[in-house]
Amino acid sequence: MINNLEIAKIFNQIADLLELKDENIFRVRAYRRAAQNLEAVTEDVSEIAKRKELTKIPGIGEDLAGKITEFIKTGKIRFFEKLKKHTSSIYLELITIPGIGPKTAEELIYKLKIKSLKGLEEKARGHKLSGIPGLGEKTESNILKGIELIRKGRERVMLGTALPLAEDITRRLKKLPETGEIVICGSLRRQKETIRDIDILVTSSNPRKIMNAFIGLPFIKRVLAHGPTKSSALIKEDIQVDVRVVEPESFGAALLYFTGSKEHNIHLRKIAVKKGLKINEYGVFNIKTKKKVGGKTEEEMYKTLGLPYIPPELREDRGEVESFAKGARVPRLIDLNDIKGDYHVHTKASDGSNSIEDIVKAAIAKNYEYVVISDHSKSLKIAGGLSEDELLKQIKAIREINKRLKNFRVLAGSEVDILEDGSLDYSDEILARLDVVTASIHTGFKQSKEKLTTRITRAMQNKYVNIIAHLSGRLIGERDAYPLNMDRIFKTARETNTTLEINAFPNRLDLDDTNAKRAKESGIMMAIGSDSHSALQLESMKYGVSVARRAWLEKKDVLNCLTADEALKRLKKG
DNA sequence: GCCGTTTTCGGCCCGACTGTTTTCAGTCG
Repeated sequence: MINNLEIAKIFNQIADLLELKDENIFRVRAYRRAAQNLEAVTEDVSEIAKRKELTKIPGIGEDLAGKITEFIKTGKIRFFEKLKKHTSSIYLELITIPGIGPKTAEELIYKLKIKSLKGLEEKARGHKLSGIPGLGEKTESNILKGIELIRKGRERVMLGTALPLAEDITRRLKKLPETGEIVICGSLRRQKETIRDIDILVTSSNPRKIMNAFIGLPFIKRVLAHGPTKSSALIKEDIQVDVRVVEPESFGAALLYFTGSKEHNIHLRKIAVKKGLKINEYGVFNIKTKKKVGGKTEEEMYKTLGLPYIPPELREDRGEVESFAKGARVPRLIDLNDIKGDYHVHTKASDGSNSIEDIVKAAIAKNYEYVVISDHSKSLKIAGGLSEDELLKQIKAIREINKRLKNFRVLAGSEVDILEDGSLDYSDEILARLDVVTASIHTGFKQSKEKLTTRITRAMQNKYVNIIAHLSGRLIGERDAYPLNMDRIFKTARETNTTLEINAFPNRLDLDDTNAKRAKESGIMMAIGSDSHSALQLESMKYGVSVARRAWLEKKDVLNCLTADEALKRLKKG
């Protein structure tokens, strides 16, 4: 996986360098497209190279396949090294500044002899840039702001962080009498695990009013662009928000355009061109007659292209367009309303903050039929893991609570630690008394890929282990996934009828979408667990459902869509 | 540099906003 991203980065930089040389723009784009496709590939390219199937990756032809092979063999691409040699080293850095592209960077380097970000900053502060034709005072101040932004690091924000902010903005704009429809678009609508900016689409016949209201919102920190139908601003959390207004007749076209992904849209536009049509954010048009043939709804947009409606979560140009064009069935993605229970909840018995009763109340309010209580096991002392006695007491308490409940059931579970040798933190005798056994790793992440993989597969082979929680151990923005041989994991999960968890805690989302999709394709069942440590956190279920939808999961793939009895039956081993 | 039930050569998605400009190139998404 490291290979894929590394090579993608180099291809992007080659594109940047070629652009500077005024190389054929389509050659430049070919490198960018190849980079994007590489990022989307889940298998390590060196494995694909071994099978001589690199050219099967979209956008990779003979030439780029050769460069990838070269990198795998030597750790370098000579063409890239040579290009770099002939370019000022500051160039690649300069064009990362928002507002500076290849042309401006070239001017700065050749006319102003800029050699470092610091040097650029000093010259901009001293108003030494405005002498250059095409550069004025405004550009100077934009460059300074851009440098500041880069120093801060334009990180991606977690879905769980961005969504509430976006919802707040739409709530406020919705109050305007001029607002018709208002929808959160972009990667948020596609439910990506992290997002870079918030995109909001509004329909209105009075776009200026909307634009003015938007940039006047109290938490707007800086306006980046303010036109009659499109504005961008930084909110105080340093997230960029783009708002776009169109007429109601263009709603579907704009929704499609603004939801992306960009790659999905480009693919659709190419199909349109082949059919003598043109797509933009206002509609679908016949190229010859210039007549509008669609655009009011997204369904209509797809229909004019001969495609079924594709849910936003699938719009990543990872094969969905081709497959639905050929008539493949569009999956009926699971929905939050399909969820009948939560598979991963902690109580104050370990490191949670609520009682079982509190959790039950909150779960009932969410229309659930059951919840699995899964506190930590004894060796995880830092999280208040339960001793055998405490666990047995908890099981007894749960049986008592169930006697008092109607139409709701508490299942006795545990999040049992998988110890460093792959054995479990409780004996089989104890595990046998639980309704659902979830096993997971909390220590010893630094083991080798081989050891970690064996450790997990060994746990799967225990006949009482039903679910493996947060398989990869990654924490978004904090800790990378530990190395695992996924093929072996999936194979063992399938053979032992072990379910894999989609952990819905906002900074975990683990399995992630690509692994969950692979798990489905391997015939593995998944269970979504909120990993709640309080009753309020049951809300995180929605983020788990987002992952599931992006993974193309349907009701039949997800344990939470079954009743408790059905699920317990399905979980049984051997 | 890639790619092909229109092609192995000749195409390659589309438009808004900015800044500095006298009509548009550069940048962005």
